[in-house]
Amino acid sequence: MPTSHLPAFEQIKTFVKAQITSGVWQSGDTVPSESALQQQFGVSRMTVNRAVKELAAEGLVTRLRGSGTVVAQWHRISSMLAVRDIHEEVIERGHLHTCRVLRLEVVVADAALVQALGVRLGAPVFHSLIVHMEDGVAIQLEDRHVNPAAAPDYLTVNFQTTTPTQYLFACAPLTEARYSIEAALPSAPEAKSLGIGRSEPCLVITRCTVSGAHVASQARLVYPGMRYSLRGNFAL
Amino acid sequence: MPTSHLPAFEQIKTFVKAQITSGVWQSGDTVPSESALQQQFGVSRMTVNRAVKELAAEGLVTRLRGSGTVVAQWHRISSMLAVRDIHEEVIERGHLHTCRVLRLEVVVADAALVQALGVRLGAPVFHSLIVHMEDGVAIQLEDRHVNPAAAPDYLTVNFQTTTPTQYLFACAPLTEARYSIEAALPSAPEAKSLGIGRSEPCLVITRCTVSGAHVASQARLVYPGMRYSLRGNFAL
DNA sequence: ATAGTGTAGTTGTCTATACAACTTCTACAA
DNA sequence: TTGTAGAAGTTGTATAGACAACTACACTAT
Repeated sequence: MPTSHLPAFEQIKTFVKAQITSGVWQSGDTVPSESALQQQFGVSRMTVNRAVKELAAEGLVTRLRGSGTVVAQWHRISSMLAVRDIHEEVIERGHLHTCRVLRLEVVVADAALVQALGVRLGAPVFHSLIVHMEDGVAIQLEDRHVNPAAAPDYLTVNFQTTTPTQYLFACAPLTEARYSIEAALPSAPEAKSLGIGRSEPCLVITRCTVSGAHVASQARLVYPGMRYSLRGNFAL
Repeated sequence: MPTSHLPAFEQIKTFVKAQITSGVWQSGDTVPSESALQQQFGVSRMTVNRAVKELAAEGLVTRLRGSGTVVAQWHRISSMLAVRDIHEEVIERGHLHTCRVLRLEVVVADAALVQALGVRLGAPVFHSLIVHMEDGVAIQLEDRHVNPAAAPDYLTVNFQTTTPTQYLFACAPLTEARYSIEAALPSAPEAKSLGIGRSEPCLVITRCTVSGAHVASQARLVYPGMRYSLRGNFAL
């Protein structure tokens, strides 16, 4: 990729993105000021301004006039499907979030995991199965497989105080994600874990997150159809 | 709203948006060049450039260097859930799109429609029920209620050649939309229309579109869970 | 008729500068 | 200790000008 032929503002964007995705600049860290970047790249301030302004529009950084620029807390998928933490989501609605860890273990990669995570057949893979509850009612079953290369200490995390999403964000900065949304019936164990009937339709979000060179994790999120819906709004 | 205190580039954006949402400039129409807008508003070209560039980023207009700026064909909801036409979507996959019009009629507004469309109780409302098929297999049931104020000739349209989405876009420019995605079981008639079992979960998208002062239409789109999924991707 | 050339028009990028609006911190005074 | 004033630093907006890259179109030579 001939970055040298890219416009200057694109090169600056690429540089900042690289610092974020590589983990050098973490969430909450301050980004160099426009005048600092201006000197570093030898361009005018307007060019730096454009680069950082566009990154802010993309949601990667947050800017505050008079204060500075910081790396944003959560990166977003599109502008609708934010990769958000279920804990924050529930808290935001003013409710109580609790969870029950059903499984936290090492499993051996089968063909499907080889495909999804890019590990070798038979390699160890971390697996967690957690039910998230809002005011005591199950609203999400999180079935997650994690690549040990991306989060070696995953099994030692206390998921009563930290959600997998929070932990993975901290130790494996998100660079790419793929997801699909579909309607499906829960399997027997899924229905039991969520406390619903087997014939109650569920919204299933499958998400695969990439961090740098690794596929960090694959999550299957099952929401009872009667208790959850994705909403969106669009003006002009 | 004191538009006179807004930044110049915002005023220009507002002006262009107003021309589009009011229907003065339709899809495909050319937008005045930067130099024309520059003279009209008495600002520098950089200011006009910023305004139009941001509109292009929002998907309202399409720009082509050397050629000009035109009003975009489809406006988008976020960047993921485009308000797209099912016809185009199927064609894009290289398949054949056909449809069957089950109902095309006038109904009397009940309480739910009063709430959704903002019409008076008992007022006439257009109703269409169409099954869309991809290579002969039903993939979407479109149950739509249309506000006569927004599309007076809705009942005379030949929906074998024009989809409701296409027609409504043309005669009632989109200014706002609300939608929700959920999983549900189809009702008995819905299951029959789609040719699926009553216990097969479906993805249900409910969308309410606003055009100017009117709520133009409310659509309930039912997709068989086994035949459809929303997919998305996010990089960096 | 066809191919090539040139020109006008349009958008993309960049510079150097200026001022406004806001935050943060320090210094000073009450 | 508290409050105020001010300075320094940062982002937001806007200008006037310049050149590059590209398109569309008219014109010319073949």
